[in-house]
Amino acid sequence: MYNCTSHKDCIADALHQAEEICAARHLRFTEIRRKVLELVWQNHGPVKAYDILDRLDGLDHRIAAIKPPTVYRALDFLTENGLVHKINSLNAFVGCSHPLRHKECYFLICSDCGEAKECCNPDIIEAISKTSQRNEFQAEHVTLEITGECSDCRGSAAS
Amino acid sequence: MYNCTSHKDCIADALHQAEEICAARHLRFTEIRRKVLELVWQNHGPVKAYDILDRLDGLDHRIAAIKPPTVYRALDFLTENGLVHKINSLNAFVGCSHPLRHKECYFLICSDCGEAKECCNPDIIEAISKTSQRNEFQAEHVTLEITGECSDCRGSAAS
DNA sequence: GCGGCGAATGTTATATTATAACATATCCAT
DNA sequence: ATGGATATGTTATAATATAACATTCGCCGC
Ligand SMILES: [Zn+2]
Ligand SMILES: [Zn+2]
Ligand SMILES: [Zn+2]
Ligand SMILES: [Zn+2]
Repeated sequence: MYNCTSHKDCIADALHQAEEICAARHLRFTEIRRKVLELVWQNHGPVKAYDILDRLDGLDHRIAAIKPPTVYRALDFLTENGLVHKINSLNAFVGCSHPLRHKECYFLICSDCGEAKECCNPDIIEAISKTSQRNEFQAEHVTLEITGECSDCRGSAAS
Repeated sequence: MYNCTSHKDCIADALHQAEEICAARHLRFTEIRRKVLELVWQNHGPVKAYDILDRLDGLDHRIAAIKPPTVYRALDFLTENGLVHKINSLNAFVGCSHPLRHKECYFLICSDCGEAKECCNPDIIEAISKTSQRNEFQAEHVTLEITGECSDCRGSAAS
């Protein structure tokens, strides 16, 4: 779904934006939070918390073995501040592709290549909003995850 | 969100429909599957697998202690056959309110009373379908879960 | 009825995901 | 430098889910 020519740039961009956002909001973008965000961005698909944990362990032996709470705290921080989203249907985390202008988004998740594309679509948001109103429901959070097969994968293999 | 005057009737309806559906499809609606479905329907909100497990244990001591795989197998069966839906954002399961005419639905989940209302809305389905096409994405499964506060709960407490 | 096959369940063990609770360290303002 | 708030370390465990293999059950043809 993504054809980034240089994924290092994707990561660098994400980290740079995170720095700016945290600075602007007077949040502390600590070393661990940075590393976790970097690892969430290791590809364009959702990443599991324990995979991040494993990588952190392997990454740097100056750092004592990282434990689950450390990773989950960093993920909580990143999620609360819109830098990362949790994909509930996969129990995994993906970097927000546009943290500055993120509103209600949804995900197209390819079950073949594992990538996730974050999309914003006014029609869907509108439809959800209307239906909430019709049901006199005060929506606070929307999880919309569409799994299937992306065009790249459908093209490359008979399915 | 629901004001069922007699929830026993809700449960009886659900079980009856399940019987018919399984009969029509030549599926075996076994005692365990029936009990699990009954427990999923213990209220109009999502129920946790391990709560079902606990209830089954307490329910009937003729039956040897039920183990997790038994419950998950029954939930898998019920889910595969559209009698139950999994709410991914809660790791919980809820009975399908219309298994015979279920299509793509979504859930309004009240974080206060814990009830979940299953809705079908052509506009949302249409919008999701269109956006999938625009992204050349072959959608296979949609998770749409809207959490918030229902009108009953919003009315009864200042929030 | 009996044998056999496939589906369902039992059983044991363990994998995976996530958090509670308390100790320690770090940051930063005064 | 001191104190309070925030972040991280540490230990333990809770909560969710599945793998793998054994046994039983239901059904069908004989
Ligand atoms: Zn990239
Ligand atoms: Zn986003
Ligand atoms: Zn009811
Ligand atoms: Zn409610």
